[in-house]
Amino acid sequence: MPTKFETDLMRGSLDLMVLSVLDRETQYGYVIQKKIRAASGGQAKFSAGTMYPLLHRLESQKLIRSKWDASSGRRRKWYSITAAGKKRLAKQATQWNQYAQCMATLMQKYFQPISAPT
Amino acid sequence: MPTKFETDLMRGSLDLMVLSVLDRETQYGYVIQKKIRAASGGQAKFSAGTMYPLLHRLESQKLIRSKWDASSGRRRKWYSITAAGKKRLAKQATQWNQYAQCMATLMQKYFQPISAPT
DNA sequence: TCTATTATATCGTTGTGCGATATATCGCCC
DNA sequence: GGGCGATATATCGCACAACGATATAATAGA
Repeated sequence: MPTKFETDLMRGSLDLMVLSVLDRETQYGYVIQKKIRAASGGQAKFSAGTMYPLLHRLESQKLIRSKWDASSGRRRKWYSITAAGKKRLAKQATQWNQYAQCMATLMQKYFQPISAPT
Repeated sequence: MPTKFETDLMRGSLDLMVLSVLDRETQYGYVIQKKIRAASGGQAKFSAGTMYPLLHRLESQKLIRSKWDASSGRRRKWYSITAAGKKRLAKQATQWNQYAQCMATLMQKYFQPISAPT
């Protein structure tokens, strides 16, 4: 049974996670949260009190935009990535890769090669 | 020319970086900082105002221990990892690997396989 | 002598993730 | 119809860590 990640492990990467999800599809908060959780096998759980302020923050930075819509049934706030968001995502993803390489060097004793996503 | 990592990218992994360095050798703050910086090709730069409080924190958690010593020339505060620190490192390293796998899944479009450290 | 580097420490600010709490809707079962 | 759990968004205050600024001091070299 997966335990939750150490509290601060993901700190600073949440933006990147959310942008990555929205780069694939327009989505709303609740599902974004579930997708990230699923991608981690249940370990990357963060609360609504983290998710919604984060979305508001990204929107105020014009990296994503939102639109209320109820045509799918329930009234939900749909977020999509902006051009600026895509640019930021590409930049942050590059940095993340370099950062991961740095971690692999430092933790070489414990490092397990990361398999390419399927 | 490498730019600095986005401010918060490393947040939550600094403990892990420091423990990894100390798992290899007893060292003092200034050198630990330089080693981490070197491992990242100059991108993981964090200030003394981050490093020293972090070391104090790890010590108060008994994950590392310190000893002032001047036999190498200058008076320096040497840190070494404790048994508890090694245990914590192993645990956090495992989590980091899983977390990196999660990031690779989410960012698959941008993911660059991480080569094993040399 | 002056300056840059080495070396450690602390302070106040800022940001952010979190738990708690609130509100409302929906589907389901009894 | 009533109760309940899941869905869905929002906000508040707390805690904590990373940062820049600042301080101190020893050493090396020009």
